[in-house]
Amino acid sequence: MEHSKSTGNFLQTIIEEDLASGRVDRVVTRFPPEPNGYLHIGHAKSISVNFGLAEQFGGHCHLRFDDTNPEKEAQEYIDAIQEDVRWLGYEWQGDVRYASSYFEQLYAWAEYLVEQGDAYVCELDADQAREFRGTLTEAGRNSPYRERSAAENLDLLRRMRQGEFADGTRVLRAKIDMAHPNMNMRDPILYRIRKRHHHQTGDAWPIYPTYDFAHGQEDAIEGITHSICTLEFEDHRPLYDWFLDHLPVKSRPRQYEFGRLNTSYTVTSKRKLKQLVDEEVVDGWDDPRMPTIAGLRRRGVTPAAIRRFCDMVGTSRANGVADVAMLEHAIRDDLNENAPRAMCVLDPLKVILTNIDDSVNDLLIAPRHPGKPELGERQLPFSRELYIDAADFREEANKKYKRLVLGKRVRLRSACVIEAHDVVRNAAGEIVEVHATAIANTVGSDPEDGVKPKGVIHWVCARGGSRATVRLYDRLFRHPAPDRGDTDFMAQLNPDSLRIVDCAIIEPALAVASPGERFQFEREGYFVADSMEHSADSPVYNLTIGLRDVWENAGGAG
RNA sequence: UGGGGUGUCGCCAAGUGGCAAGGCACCGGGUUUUGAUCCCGGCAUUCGCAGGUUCGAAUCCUGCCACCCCAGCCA
Repeated sequence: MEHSKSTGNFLQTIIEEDLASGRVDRVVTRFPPEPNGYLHIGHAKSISVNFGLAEQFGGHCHLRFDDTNPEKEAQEYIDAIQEDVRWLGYEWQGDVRYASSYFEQLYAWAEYLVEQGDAYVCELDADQAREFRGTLTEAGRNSPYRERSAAENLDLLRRMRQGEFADGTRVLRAKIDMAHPNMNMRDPILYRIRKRHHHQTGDAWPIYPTYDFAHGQEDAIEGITHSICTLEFEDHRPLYDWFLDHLPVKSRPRQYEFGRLNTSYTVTSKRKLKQLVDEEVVDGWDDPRMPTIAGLRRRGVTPAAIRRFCDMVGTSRANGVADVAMLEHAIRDDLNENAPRAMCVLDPLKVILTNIDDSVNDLLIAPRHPGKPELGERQLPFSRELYIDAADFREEANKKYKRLVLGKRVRLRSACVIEAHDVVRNAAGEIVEVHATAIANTVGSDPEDGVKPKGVIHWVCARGGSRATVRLYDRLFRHPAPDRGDTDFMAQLNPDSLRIVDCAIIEPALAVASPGERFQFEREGYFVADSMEHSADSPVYNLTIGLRDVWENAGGAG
């Protein structure tokens, strides 16, 4: 956004050079998810890279579902992925595309390869094929079916397509080199027989192309100029190029790889995410603790924060782990600037202002955002009884404690200064009420006697406030790398990742908010009205992220 | 042990032969009716290691080390 030219990443450099040399005259990228799961923060990076590069160079980005394996895919994911990409703020060029809409062309190319003598039908079963493939250090052996005639191969391929053969009994393979040091070049599989219903093509096909045989050609069909994927596909590039070299494609895309985005304290593997959902560790794919786009959205994270995070992390060819603190910073930064302020008392302690008459019902005015007067104001009911947070009162404390102390003063945010003079206890000896006096003429100014309050605390009027449920979320894992090698991620779960407060007290502005509205609860953090469960009758807020707190981080609680 | 990658501050990351950007985190100090925000300052004599080339190297050469990916009819 700012001065992005001076410190460009390697992809920007490549594109600039391609444009300058005339290798391409425009930029077309694509985001090609397989619709077999929900998008997560790692995908956001890929989305940001692909759509971002297109945007930056005045090009286009396609959204293409790489739906070559009906076994794991579903319409549900197609819908969710589109919603997530749009929510992130990106717009793809043209219609949504599907690999499956190119099946006919792909098949024609398969016949072409067979006719050229570059592909053959192999009848080795999966186990035999593995055995013939060799190992990382030993060459493989040629399949006994490798030297069939083009005519025989063509006949067999057509019969595969007709559905004459059972699943797994035959595959179409490219004839490349069974001794190639790159395993991907040892006569890779182009088509496999899989008699499954496909969410887009129905029962039209008994055979489906593999990723390798499909991806580059899809890119060529769409005129993709820069096909950007993650590092683990690097070994596939020679094969990607091999197909483009051997097929009469009309354009020549190139593949580039970058390092995946990993984030500390989180897992992003589909299998692990699914396990969290299946074992009901979380409430679903959109649980606010999930690193899915849907989860982040429900958590109250903004699209701008996610994009900012992706920009902050950058794009390189190194595989690293970004500190989740960077994401948190991006979230706070955006919300600090844009979220209206409001007050909510999470752990209510009643305060009675003994010098205020019970008949008083004032309405104080406070800005919705101290730095943005254009956001307007809100009204704060004020009367004899109110609530403050239990942690904001102590009978005695050292001078570092900047809240209400018996016999001392504190300012009520956006209201007057009060001085505590008494406490009321229950039978168990616990403080259930604080009695205080409001200092006259202190709304908007300091006490006339010159005794300034020690600090500022938030509060809500007992009469004007209402009760709410607030869910306090924390990171799902306590280990910085729950994913790592031998670590059992399920054993690293944070037992306190969710704490539900069901008797919080909120000011009126929070009761009337709409689902999805975000606020800063002053002195606490950023919260969002839950998109599913919040209503004026029964308000429900989710913690997005707490405010930075140097006092608490320094062990200030003591 | 085959092939492909990557190693620059605790984390991310610029840098492409001329004398180590930036962000996050962290540590000081200031402002503040949010212990927030904001502001100011600090934070790699050194670029995985060892040699070499050069007036000069994180950048070039050689060797070594560490880590990641690949043996799905997944993507």
